[in-house]
Amino acid sequence: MSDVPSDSFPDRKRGSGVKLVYDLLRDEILDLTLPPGTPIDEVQLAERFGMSRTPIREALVRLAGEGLVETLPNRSSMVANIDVLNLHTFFDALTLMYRVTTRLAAQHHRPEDLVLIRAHQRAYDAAMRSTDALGMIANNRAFHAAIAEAGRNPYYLTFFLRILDEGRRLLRMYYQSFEDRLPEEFSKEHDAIIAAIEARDIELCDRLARAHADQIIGRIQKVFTRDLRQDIAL
Amino acid sequence: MSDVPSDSFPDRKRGSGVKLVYDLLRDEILDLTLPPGTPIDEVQLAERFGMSRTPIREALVRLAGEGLVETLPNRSSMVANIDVLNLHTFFDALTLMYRVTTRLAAQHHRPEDLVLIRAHQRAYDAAMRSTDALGMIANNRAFHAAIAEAGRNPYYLTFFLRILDEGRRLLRMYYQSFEDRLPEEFSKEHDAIIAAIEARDIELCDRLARAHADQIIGRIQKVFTRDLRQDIAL
DNA sequence: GCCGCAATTCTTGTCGACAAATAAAATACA
DNA sequence: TGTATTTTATTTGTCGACAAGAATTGCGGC
Repeated sequence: MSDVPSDSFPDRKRGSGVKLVYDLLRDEILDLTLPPGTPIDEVQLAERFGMSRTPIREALVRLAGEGLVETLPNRSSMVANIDVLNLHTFFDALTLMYRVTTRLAAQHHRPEDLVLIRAHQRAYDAAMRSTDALGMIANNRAFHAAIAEAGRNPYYLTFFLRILDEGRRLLRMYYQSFEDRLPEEFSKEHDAIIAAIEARDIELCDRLARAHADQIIGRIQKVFTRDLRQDIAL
Repeated sequence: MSDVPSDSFPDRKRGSGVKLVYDLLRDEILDLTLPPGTPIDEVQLAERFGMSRTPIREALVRLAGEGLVETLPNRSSMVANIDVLNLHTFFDALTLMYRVTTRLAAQHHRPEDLVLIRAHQRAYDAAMRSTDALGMIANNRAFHAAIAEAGRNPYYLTFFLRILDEGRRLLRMYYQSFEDRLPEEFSKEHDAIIAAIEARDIELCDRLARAHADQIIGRIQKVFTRDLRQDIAL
């Protein structure tokens, strides 16, 4: 409340308010700036963004539609919780989508797709070298999203993006637990996947995607079981 | 405009307006009562439901989030079109979800799940015998949704429901083209799937689900290619 | 008669305000 | 002192109104 909120977002164009709030809130949720369970007050947001409650509300409705915000009738909404007990169902879906999108990319990719995919992988690698966890997460998502785009199935793409975003929160937790120091395996696996896509080797893509998923899932699970054991031990 | 719209929806409880509009609009879109491309006027809907534009707007935002309504900035929204050119990607996703959910149902189902699944299949069969196309579509959806629920993966369930709803519009077209006279194969295939789930035979479930998908897809494709040929011929 | 520009109408995006529903606080009572 | 009840306060759901932008109509020029 110390700064002047209305000056932070000067005269925006008509129709841009919702997108502004939506994008920012979404990022803050996925980066854990707003941890799960954080209550969301509409008036507070309205003051912060210097606009009426109406566009805020619309942004919240959209976020609720994506499952990032949970809303109880007549009561304050809050940032959606991460269902730790059902994590295995998430991992199952993640693995399947890794495999399917990578297979399809091997089948349907065009040369310009590979340029994009490689660019994201380079950015990922650079972020890794400078231990920039947020950059790694963003570029990892962009990398796999680009692969899914190359597969040219909008249904898989939409679903995969949703899974990846949900995973962004888990990855953030994972990286936090390692204090942003990270293994290099992921980057090498990315390179192998790119090569397999370029070679149009569908079966190899499948195996690599599955291994990549196993790699990530195994590490994340270790974090959560460790946390769980600590909770029980005390 | 002949009846009295404000009397059709008498004093509803606070918070029920959005759901009312959302459910009804959704049904009308999926049943093709509102064909793809139909423009949606907010004031008109507000008058029809006897409420302000605010809840209408929220319902539209949610429908847009599900891809059932397309909205252009500062311009009237409209019922989403069906992308006939990318139908094969839809069929691909549908087949995969049929297989995955049926496999998972074989693994994780409990006795009470089968009761529900059987009930929906009986209702489907009854609707078929009385050539009630809308009833068939609704119960077909409920049947497969119940299988997905028995698989106990909320991510697959959400995605599958979305695919099934998108398919509801295609099925409606299909049934319309056959003037609501329908083949009995679907019902028999449903019975076989139930038996395989109960026997917990994962591989059989996979084969049956794939065959079921092929069956439906083949028939729908025939309708669309036939329409296409007519368009070209004239 | 046709095309380009201006005025108007029409629809959406945003606003401020009010009322219902719930949560919190204060009070009364055993 | 603890509990039930009333009162207050906070927060959401809905409303009517206004303004910006787009579509349409009307007008004038060629």
